[in-house]
Amino acid sequence: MSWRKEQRRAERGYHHGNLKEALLQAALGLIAEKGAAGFTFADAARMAGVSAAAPYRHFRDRDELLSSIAQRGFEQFEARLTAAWDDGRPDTVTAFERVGRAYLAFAREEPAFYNAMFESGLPVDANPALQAASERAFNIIRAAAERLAALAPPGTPRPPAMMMALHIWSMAHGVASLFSRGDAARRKLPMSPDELLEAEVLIYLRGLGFPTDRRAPAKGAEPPPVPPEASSGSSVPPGGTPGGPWGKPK
Amino acid sequence: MSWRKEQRRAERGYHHGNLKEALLQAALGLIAEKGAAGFTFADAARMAGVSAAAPYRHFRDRDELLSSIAQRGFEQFEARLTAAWDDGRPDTVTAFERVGRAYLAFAREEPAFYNAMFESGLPVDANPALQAASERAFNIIRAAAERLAALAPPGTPRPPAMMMALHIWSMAHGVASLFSRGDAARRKLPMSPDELLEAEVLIYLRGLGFPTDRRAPAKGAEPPPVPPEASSGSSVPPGGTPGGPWGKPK
DNA sequence: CAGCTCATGTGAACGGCTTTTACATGAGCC
DNA sequence: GGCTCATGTAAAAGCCGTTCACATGAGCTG
Repeated sequence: MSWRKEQRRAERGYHHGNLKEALLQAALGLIAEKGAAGFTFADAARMAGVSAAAPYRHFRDRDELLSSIAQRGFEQFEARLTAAWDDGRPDTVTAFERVGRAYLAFAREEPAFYNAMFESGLPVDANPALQAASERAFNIIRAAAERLAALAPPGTPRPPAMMMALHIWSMAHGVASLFSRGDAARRKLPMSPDELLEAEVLIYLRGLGFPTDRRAPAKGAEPPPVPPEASSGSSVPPGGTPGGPWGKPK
Repeated sequence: MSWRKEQRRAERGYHHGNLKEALLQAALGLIAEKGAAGFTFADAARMAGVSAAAPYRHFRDRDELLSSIAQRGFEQFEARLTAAWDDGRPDTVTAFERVGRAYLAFAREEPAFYNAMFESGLPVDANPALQAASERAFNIIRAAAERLAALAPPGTPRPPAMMMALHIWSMAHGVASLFSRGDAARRKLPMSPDELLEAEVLIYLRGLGFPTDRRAPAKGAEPPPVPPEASSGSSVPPGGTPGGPWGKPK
C-alpha cells in the first residue's frame, strides 16, 4: 500500500508512514531505560528520525503518549492475567497463585508498561478509557476471587469476594513495587519476590479457612475438591502442612 | 543572631538567612500540590523570593533537594511508626495494627513526603544515607514482627519474623499505593483503606495461627470490630469469629 | 572601627524541552 | 495531471536546569 518507502529505509521520505507506532515503540524503550519521568518527547521523535514537532500530529501532548502506553500496558496486563488464570485450571488455588506470579512477572518483564501504568503519576481516573482498561485488568483478579470465595469450606463464613480481590491486589502490588523492580529489588531478601508473594497469599488464604495444600484434580470440574481429610474440625490444624506455606529459608 | 532581616521581611535583604529551610518547605508544598514530577527547582526558588541560581548554594542539584526531603520523610515515618508501635502496648496484636494504620495515615497526611520517598523515582540505594533511613523505618516493622513471631502458639511452627515483616510491609504499601492516595483513592471501595488493611492483616495473622481476637482495650479506646464472644479454643475455629475479621460490608 | 574574607545571592547565558504556528511535501483520489 | 489533506518541517516563544563571573554583606581580625 503505502509502506514501500518505509520498508526501504526507516527514516527516508518526507512522510514516515508509521510514525505513531514508531513513537510508541521508541517511548517504550526510553521509559524502560530511564523511567517515565526521564522520558522525553523530543527524544522519541529523534529516535524515530523525525522533527520535534512531528509527534504532535499523533498525540495531543506528551501526556497523551504516556496514556496510550499505559492503556496498552493495561491491555497486555489483562491478557497475561487472563492467561494465567486460565479459568481456574487445574484447580482454583493453583490458578490463583499463577495469577500472582503473572503479576510479578509483568512488573519484572515489562518495566516500561508497569512504570507508565503505576509510577508515572498519570491521573488514571481522569482518563475514562484508561480507567476502564485498569478496571478490566482488576476484574480478572476479582473474578478469580469470586471463584475462590465460592470454595469456602462449609461452616466457614464466606468472605466477600471483592474484599479478597482487593487484598490480593494490594499484596501483589506491594511486593511488586517494593521488591520486584528497580533499585529496591536489590534489597537483600530471605526469599525471592515470587516466593514471598506466594507465601503471603497462602497464609492469607489459610487465614480465611481455605485448604492450601495443593492437590491435583486431574480433570474434575472445580467444585468437589474440598479435601477428603477435612474432617478433623479445624481447617488450620496446628502443625498441619509442616513448616508452613513458606519453604525453609535457605 | 543573624535573622533580624529575615524576621522583618522574608524576602528583604540580599541574604535570605534561612534559605535552605525555606526551599525545603517550599518544595514540600509544591510536591504535595503537583507531585514530585511536577515540582520545579525554579518554582521553589521563586517561592522563597530568591533567584533561580540561589538554590545551588545549598543543593548540588534538584535531585539532592528531593533526596533531602525523602530523607526527612523517612525520619518522620520512622518516628510515627515508633510511636504507633509503642513497644507493643497494650498488646502485641493491637499495637501491630496501630502500626498499619500509622503507615496509611502517613501516606494520607504527608503526601509530599510519601511521594518523595516512594514515588519520585529516586534511586534510593544510590544514596547510603537515604537507604539507611529507609532501613531504620523498616526495622520498626521488623521489630514488631519479631515480637509477634515470638507469640506463636505452641504447636504452631514459628514463622520467620523477617518474612512476616516483609509481608506486612507489602500489604501496607500496596494498600497505601493503590487506595489511600491521590486519584486511585477515589476508586469506590466496599470499605475504607484502613479497614481494608486491618482485615487483611488480621486474616494473615490468622493464617499463621495467631489468635486475633483483640483482648480488652483498657477503656473503649479501640472500637473493637470483633464482638467479644470468640473464645472457643482453636485459633481458627470453623465458624469461629462469625463474620470473620472483616466487618459487614455496609 | 577599618578592612578582609567567604558564604550566600544575582544576572546573564547555554542548551534542552514542550508546544504553537506558518509553511512544505507528497500520497491518494478524481 | 491536478487537488487536497494528512503528515512532516523550521522557527520561535517560554520554561527549566545548570554554570559562571560578579555583587553583597555578616562576622572575624586587628
